[in-house]
Amino acid sequence: MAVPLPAKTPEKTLERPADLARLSRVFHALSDETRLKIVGKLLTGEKCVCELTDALDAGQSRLSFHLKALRDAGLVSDRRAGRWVHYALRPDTLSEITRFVGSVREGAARCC
Amino acid sequence: MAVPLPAKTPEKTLERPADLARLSRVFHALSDETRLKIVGKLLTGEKCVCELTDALDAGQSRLSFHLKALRDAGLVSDRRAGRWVHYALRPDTLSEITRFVGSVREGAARCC
DNA sequence: GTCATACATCAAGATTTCTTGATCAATAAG
DNA sequence: CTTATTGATCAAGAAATCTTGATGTATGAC
Repeated sequence: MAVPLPAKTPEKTLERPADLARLSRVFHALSDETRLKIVGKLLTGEKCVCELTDALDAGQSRLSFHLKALRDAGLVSDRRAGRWVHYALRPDTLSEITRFVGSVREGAARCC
Repeated sequence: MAVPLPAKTPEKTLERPADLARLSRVFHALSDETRLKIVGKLLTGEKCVCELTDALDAGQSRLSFHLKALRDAGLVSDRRAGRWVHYALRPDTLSEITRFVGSVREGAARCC
């Protein structure tokens, strides 16, 4: 996490090592079908791990592994409540990604 | 390629196997730093492979490998001109991604 | 025709990622 | 305190990805 997503031009962003690392981590988090399914489930609100294991019919350690990828990418937040840990989407990070891809698209539309 | 990106709600999209496969392929294409650098170079217009090998200081077969990933994901187009093959960003696909992530963000903002 | 250039593809190995089952830590109920 | 539950972490193997160098193909110059 740490590195905030870029408000700069995408040309500059795609040259800075820290931004490249952050972007590739975020896109990698979204590059797996299990993790995309998790995102889909979280669209109806926060869920604990056990709800996700039921909904996705996946083992607990597998879910934990994928939730860590999403969390490390800043795509989800986790909140402990008693024995449960609730995961939720982070709209701020999703906004950043939308803005970034949108600005790449604008650049592409301008030049191509 | 083939499967067009979803105009449906993200909840439904993230349940359909074909859409999941397509989305994970697109995000995987963007999950590698070399490929992100390629995208950055293409922001100033189409480039042939040899221009990219110079700009990125990467071997030719390596570039070809990564360009294939971008092409298979529908993110770039290729155009043969004599001995050269020119690659360019595809604004249409970038628009689809922007819309998809944006709709996930809206869903997240509504529920979280 | 021969030769050089641009690029794709293949094969082998290195690296990374994913899955599974086991173990560990924390919480809470009895 | 003992026990059950939730979930993180670890270790080992399986699978996918990436890199490199070699080979193949198409185009154009001569």
